[in-house]
Amino acid sequence: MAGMGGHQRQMMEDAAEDKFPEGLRVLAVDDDRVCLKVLEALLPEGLRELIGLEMDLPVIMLSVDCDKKAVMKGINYGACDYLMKPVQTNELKNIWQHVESRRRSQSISHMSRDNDDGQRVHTGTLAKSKDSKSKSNDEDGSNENKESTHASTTQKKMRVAWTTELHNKFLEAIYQIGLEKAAPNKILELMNVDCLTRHNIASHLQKYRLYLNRVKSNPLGDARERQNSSMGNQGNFMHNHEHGRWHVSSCSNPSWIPNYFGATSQLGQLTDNQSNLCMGSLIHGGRMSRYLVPNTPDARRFADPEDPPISLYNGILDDIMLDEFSSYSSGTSYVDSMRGMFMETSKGKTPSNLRSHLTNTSGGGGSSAPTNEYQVQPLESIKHYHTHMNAPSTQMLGIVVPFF
DNA sequence: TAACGAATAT
DNA sequence: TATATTCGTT
Repeated sequence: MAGMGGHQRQMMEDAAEDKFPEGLRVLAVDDDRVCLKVLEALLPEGLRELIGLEMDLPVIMLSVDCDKKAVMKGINYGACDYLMKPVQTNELKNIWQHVESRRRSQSISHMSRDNDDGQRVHTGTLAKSKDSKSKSNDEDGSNENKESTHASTTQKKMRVAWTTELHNKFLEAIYQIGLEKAAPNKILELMNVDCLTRHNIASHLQKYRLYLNRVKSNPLGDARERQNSSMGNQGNFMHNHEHGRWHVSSCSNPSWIPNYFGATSQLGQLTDNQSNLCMGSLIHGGRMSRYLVPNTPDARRFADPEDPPISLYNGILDDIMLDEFSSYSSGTSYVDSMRGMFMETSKGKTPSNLRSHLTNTSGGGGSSAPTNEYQVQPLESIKHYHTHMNAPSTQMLGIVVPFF
């Protein structure tokens, strides 16, 4: 860089500007086909070569609805921009920025040698600005070095999902150490699970102790309330039986026991062993939520009728996760499989308490469960696609257009 | 200095 | 609500 003459550098920059990067594409979503036509006409000609529906694209929504709520909803569902109709040509001039920022963030996350390839999701400008707000001190980029090696712009902190498996390990560790002496570091050591930190465990331990205290002060508890409550899942921490088996206070069915998330699990699973972790990511409220989940052959699990799907995920299929599902808007493999499982469980294979939980959720006020099947339908010669996005208004039409 | 754990933030 | 982060204490 330093050795490069100013003139030379200028030429290179010019060249780079002239030649727009290849392969940039934008997916625009609109609920009005006519508008899509107009939009399409506005876009440069000769670039109508169509590609398949790729969810791994920046999504721009268009609507006449300029209500702030509608805009926020669109953004929350994963759109990176929301244009008011009628769309001005000069507004279109700026949409390349979404592609570019996305591309940049992707290259950054490739640099960070994280093992979660294929779990990318759009980072809306909204989420970004919100983040910069919260990290106001870093704004000047003073800590850039430190952050950039570890997924700065797009990657958010990862949350550990305390699945039944993990929790059981946690309990086993405590049981070995003894409740009194159990401290995060020791537990961590005994659990022997990669990616878990002392802080993760400290946090969980705190919660667990709070739970124990609650149980202590209310020894009888109210199992029914715990199981059915829409607040729901509080208070179902498993108990440690005298003989080293883990049991649960409110157990009605011999083969299914509720865990502390209010879901269910199989007794057989309690003896489990492996806990390699892998990461998953789900969209919630327009933001990426990232979770660590046990890395076990899950697809097989929910495909097999003899082996109900819940056991692996019961820590995940609670309120929050259901919300995640309902705001699904990406097609990454992990999300796909999770959604697949969700569909599967919705069909009634679900143990009763989770099923009632599901119906409760869909009937409830704020969040809605997915209702229709996901479908991708090509329309006419111009490839329009129906994409179920559980979206603000109704079905959305989309066009995928290579962007110049 | 590191771990803990309660309080607080996200 | 669940989990992360902060912060005073040990």
